[in-house]
Amino acid sequence: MKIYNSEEDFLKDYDSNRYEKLSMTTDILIFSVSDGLQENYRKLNKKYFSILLVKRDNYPFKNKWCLPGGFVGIDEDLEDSAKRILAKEANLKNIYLEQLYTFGNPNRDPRMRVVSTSYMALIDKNTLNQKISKNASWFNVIVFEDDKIIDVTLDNGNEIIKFKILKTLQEKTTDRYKYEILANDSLAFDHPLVIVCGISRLKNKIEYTNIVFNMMPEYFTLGELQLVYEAILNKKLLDPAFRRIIANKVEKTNKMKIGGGHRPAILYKYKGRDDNDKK
Amino acid sequence: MKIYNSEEDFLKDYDSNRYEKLSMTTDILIFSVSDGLQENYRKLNKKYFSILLVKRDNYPFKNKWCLPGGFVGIDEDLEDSAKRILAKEANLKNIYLEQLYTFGNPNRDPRMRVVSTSYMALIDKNTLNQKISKNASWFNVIVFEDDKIIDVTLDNGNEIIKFKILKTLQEKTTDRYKYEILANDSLAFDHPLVIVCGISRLKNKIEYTNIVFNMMPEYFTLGELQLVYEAILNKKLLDPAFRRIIANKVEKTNKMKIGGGHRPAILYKYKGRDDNDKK
DNA sequence: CTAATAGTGTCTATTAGACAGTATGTT
DNA sequence: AACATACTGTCTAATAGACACTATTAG
Repeated sequence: MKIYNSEEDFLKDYDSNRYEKLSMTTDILIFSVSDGLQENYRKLNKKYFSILLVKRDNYPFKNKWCLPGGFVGIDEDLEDSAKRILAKEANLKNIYLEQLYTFGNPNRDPRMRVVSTSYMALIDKNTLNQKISKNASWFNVIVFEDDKIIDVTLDNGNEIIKFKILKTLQEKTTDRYKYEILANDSLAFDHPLVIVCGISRLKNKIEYTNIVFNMMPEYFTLGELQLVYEAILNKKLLDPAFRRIIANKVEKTNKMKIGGGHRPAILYKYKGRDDNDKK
Repeated sequence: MKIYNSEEDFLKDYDSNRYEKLSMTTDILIFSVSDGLQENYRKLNKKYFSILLVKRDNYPFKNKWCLPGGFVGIDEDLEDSAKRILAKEANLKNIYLEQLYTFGNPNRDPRMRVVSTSYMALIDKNTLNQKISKNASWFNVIVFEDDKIIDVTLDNGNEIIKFKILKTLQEKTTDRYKYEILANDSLAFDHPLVIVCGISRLKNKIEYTNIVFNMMPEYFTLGELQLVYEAILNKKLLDPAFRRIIANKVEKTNKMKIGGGHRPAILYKYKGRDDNDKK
């Protein structure tokens, strides 16, 4: 082995191909909230949480749906790569983005070795008026979960995608799960796993952080906010308890939401940091 | 653009070098618990939580300390790569291992573009009798943290390593922080960031999971367990509250710890799943 | 009036925090 | 006896869950 006298000498001589290199991608879970149909002039719209998928028009997995994603440039920061994809796919800038997990199974891409780092983005769908790319579509996410199986249905109004994940406790743990795809017809790559990973993170974080407000419009009623929580957590909440918990995260405005065939609701806004959030 | 009629045709023809490839490594935070010196025959040993570092004997960062890590093989799963390093560096198999975060700054390695996925491993140091590799050493971790600065001191008895991290709120968030290295003399790469990331994850998870028990011996007293919590959380806990919380996670044995110059303590063991954990 | 949501009051149950007290070993 | 930890009892404060009640609108 050759001896070097300085870091510089070493670097000059370094053969960066000593180990065979691989490709990396980033995949992004873009989550938002959609309104369901209004059944009745009095009733509130149901809320779904939803995810943006893209239809592949190329091999591999031609005509299957997948998460927005792309290759990481050789000089590009991982997070920048995620941001670039967000800008391209949905014309989105300056939004909530969080790294989720890195998937590194050697067979996850049929082309070659590709490691993928997934990110989760949260947006208010209403602010991005129609500018999503033409292959993209919003799917409502409906999840049934028990001890062992996670059953996910994605619905964009035209097409329904279903997949099933097997959840087993990891060895040496009582808290962590290993996920395996049991059934998946319509999603490319290992994206069912990525989606499940993101849903689980979102569910967790909504309880102890303020990330929901990234998916809310500037003004909202507490009822609407509660419906969003309920859609994500997939369970009913009690009104007084809910209001107690979020009371110090929001502030009243002097606006009201009227015209619903019932008592008008006060519009609130997020009391995060000062108002520089919205721009 | 060429048209393909099947996935197979496409794959046969695919040029895997369309995007310039990069190298990946895994770095592992191996956490454990160490006993401090006994001040007095009556007193309990202080507990520290500690981390395994390796002294680099090659460029880059020659003679600096770093996390155990290594390049990911072209056909190697990420997690397998972490396990391989654990086996090599500390002769460890079948232990708690959790993916933490993927660091992808393009300049984090002076040699070339290297993306690194970090893992956290938790072990009971006492079960791995002296078999760590010769360049490795356990460092006690002492952390001072306020709103803005995280001040970390690592101490292996011979050498003291210090670094400082600046913590700033990320845009569009009230919950997430961006970390920057303010001072770092002795650690290679961006490893101060990795360490801080791991400490923060460990602190969080110890409160709502059972991961501590991966760092405990089979039998322990509640006092010892409490000291471990206190070392990791960096604060004193109240005895009755602590005992209430962990009561249903542990079970009494008929063994006692005697000889401490004070009332003997009952030895407990982890009541996780059945006894197949330990082997 | 009615259906439907908005919003509040209050009782109860559970959990967390605090402190004081008793127990029991070694030197 | 004295020190140090082990362990428990109990009071209080804070939080979560449950239910019932009042308010207000469009049709």
